[in-house]
Amino acid sequence: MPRIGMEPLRRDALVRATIAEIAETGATDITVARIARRAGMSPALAHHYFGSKDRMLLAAMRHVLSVYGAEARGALAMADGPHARLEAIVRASFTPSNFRDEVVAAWLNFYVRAHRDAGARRLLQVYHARLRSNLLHALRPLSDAPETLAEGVGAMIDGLYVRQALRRDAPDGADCARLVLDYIERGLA
Amino acid sequence: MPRIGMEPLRRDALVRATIAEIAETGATDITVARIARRAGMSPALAHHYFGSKDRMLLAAMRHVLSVYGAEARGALAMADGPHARLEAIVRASFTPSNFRDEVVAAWLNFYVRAHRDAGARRLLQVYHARLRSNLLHALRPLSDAPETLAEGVGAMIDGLYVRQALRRDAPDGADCARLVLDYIERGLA
DNA sequence: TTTTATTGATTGACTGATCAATTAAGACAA
DNA sequence: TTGTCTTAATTGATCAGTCAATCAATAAAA
Repeated sequence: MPRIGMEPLRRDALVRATIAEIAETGATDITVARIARRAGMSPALAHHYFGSKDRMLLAAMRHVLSVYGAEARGALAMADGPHARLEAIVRASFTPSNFRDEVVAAWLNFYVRAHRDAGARRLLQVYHARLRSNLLHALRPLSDAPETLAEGVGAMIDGLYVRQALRRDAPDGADCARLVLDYIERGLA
Repeated sequence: MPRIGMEPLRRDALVRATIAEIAETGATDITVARIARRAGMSPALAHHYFGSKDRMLLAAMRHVLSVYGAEARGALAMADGPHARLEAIVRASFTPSNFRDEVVAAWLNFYVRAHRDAGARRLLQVYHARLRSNLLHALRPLSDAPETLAEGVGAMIDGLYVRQALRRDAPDGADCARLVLDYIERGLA
């Protein structure tokens, strides 16, 4: 019983199912059939809308990245002064919507994919560049070595994500944000 | 033309081939056939010595971890005083033998495996615990918040590994070690 | 009737693993 | 020394299963 206008709904459902499936099954054993079943449709329909498994995974990555970007942009818009901007950037990485088991697992697998998939690598490089640019902009008026500090902050955030990916207990974004902000404060002194 | 006493040689060749294959092909597309071909033997022989693909990957992980552990122990034995111990621990993570493309790619994939493979997870937890213990031992006489600092250092090291895994240029361990040591210095002040 | 949504069935390619069979080295006895 | 037996090394052939992708067919909306 096909209803028209299903394409955006189906695509969205598939993207969400892909992320959930990465978290639950892992990127190694991920299959189109499982994603499609989770999204409530046949594997053939998933191929119909996305063309290939790779494009589905890339769409999931784009989704995660765009959610993060929107949240970061929103927080930055409200921030007044360099200190507040730094806090906004760091906290955006650890909000409940970004620092969730599902999303964290997805990130880790995107890094693995980026190793050979040029599309995934480009997306991650965009994320790196934007994070770095945001950090530098806020750090320049405060630090005498903004590049070093930005590099360290970026690495620490990624490391906290990776480590969270194999923790059993619930993520504590507040703790992580505090750790990074503490590093920044000491780096500024 | 079977020569006897081949087992240790074959196992070693397979472990090395596994690591090289992870780096070149990626953990998603890794196959026993490719590993065996790279190690100069038939897939059946690889199964004969390791029993299963999982056990081969686990052996590769153990190898990487043991090389790192040996290097860290050696450096620690020569270190005099807490400051030197910290430097030894950090530098061990970024020596050319550990901070190589191959090994870095392997690490990233071990983190992915640990998501579902209890054996891999246990090995990583052992690594985490040992790194943390080493750092705490050296930090306690120097810092008033050794736990926080140890957590941050561990995360930053992991993050630098993950980021190195998708860089195109050659790794610069010296730069990375300097970044982490700079973080520690500032954290102590 | 044209277009969109949807799927069952199928294909072709691969994969991990198994096993029987082959080769040679070392041990031991005649 | 020679011949036999055991054991380790090694592989080709093969199996059973899985997966991404394709396609023809169906059903409903416009």
